[in-house]
Amino acid sequence: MSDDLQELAGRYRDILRQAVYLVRSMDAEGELSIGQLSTLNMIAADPMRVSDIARNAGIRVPSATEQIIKLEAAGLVKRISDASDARVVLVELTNEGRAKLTESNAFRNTVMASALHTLTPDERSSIAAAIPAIAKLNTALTRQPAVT
Amino acid sequence: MSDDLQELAGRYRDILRQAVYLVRSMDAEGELSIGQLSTLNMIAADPMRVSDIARNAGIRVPSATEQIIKLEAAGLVKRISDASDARVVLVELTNEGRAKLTESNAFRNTVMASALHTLTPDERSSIAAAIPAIAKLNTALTRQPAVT
DNA sequence: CCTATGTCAGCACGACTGATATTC
DNA sequence: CGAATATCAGTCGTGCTGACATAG
Repeated sequence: MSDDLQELAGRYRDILRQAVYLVRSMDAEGELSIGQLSTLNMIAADPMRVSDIARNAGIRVPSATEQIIKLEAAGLVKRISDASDARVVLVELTNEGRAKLTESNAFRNTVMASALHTLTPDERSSIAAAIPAIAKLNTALTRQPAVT
Repeated sequence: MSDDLQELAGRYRDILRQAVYLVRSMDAEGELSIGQLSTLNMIAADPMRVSDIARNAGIRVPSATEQIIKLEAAGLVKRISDASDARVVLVELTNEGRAKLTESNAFRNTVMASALHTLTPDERSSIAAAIPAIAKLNTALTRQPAVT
């Protein structure tokens, strides 16, 4: 692997590490955590199985179950059974969950938008242009077998 | 315009959320965690105060103390006192810590580089071009007072 | 009988707040 | 004395593995 790639890898890892910490700092009092919001976003269109939620979120099934139980206790989701397979549990948004999801997304987007506002148009363009590549990179990394 | 910003904010948040999860998946058996590696990277050049490490990492002082104690127990850092202010504790790398840091950075850079290798040159360029803007954005977000 | 799905129990890690020296 | 620095104690959130019940 070329030195250029290693060098780019290092610089990218740097900003990624920073970003991880600030995502945490966006977890505010009384708001949904990033993980909860992510789960709600996933089931916004259609109800989803617990195992699919877990795989999609990159976590194990028991961890997903735990999150879902909490969201259910908060009245944001409902667990329903799948008519065609009694083992399966489907998770769907309640009306309250949908409202909270909309509000929470709007809140976080506003925080992010105001930060983006401090950049120059060129800087914003460069981020917009990189998003597809970063998404592809994320996929490549996710598929990589977790180290030995 | 404002709608554009919100829209970009949403798309950027999407990939950021994904990235958060995959950073976790890069935490491998027997390797340094992302937080530990981050701390070691910070003090690579010069010893640093506990409070500076905390601020730099975006965590509270007691959390930093805890990490440092673990790193010291692992023989990777040493706590020394500041001659000019007896309240201050400076943290510096041991030889073992420096070796581990080098190895761990190389390992993670290689994983990242091999993922970057799956992208097209144009895609890699777009990421490289966005890094400074993302770094600036990170700073802007970090400075933002944590929500009301 | 074996596999798939989800849940429960118990644990680890890493952040937090609040309280407490010690030093400036 | 009040402020700054670091640590300790206790708690919480969120991930994990292993064991289990139920259904296919």
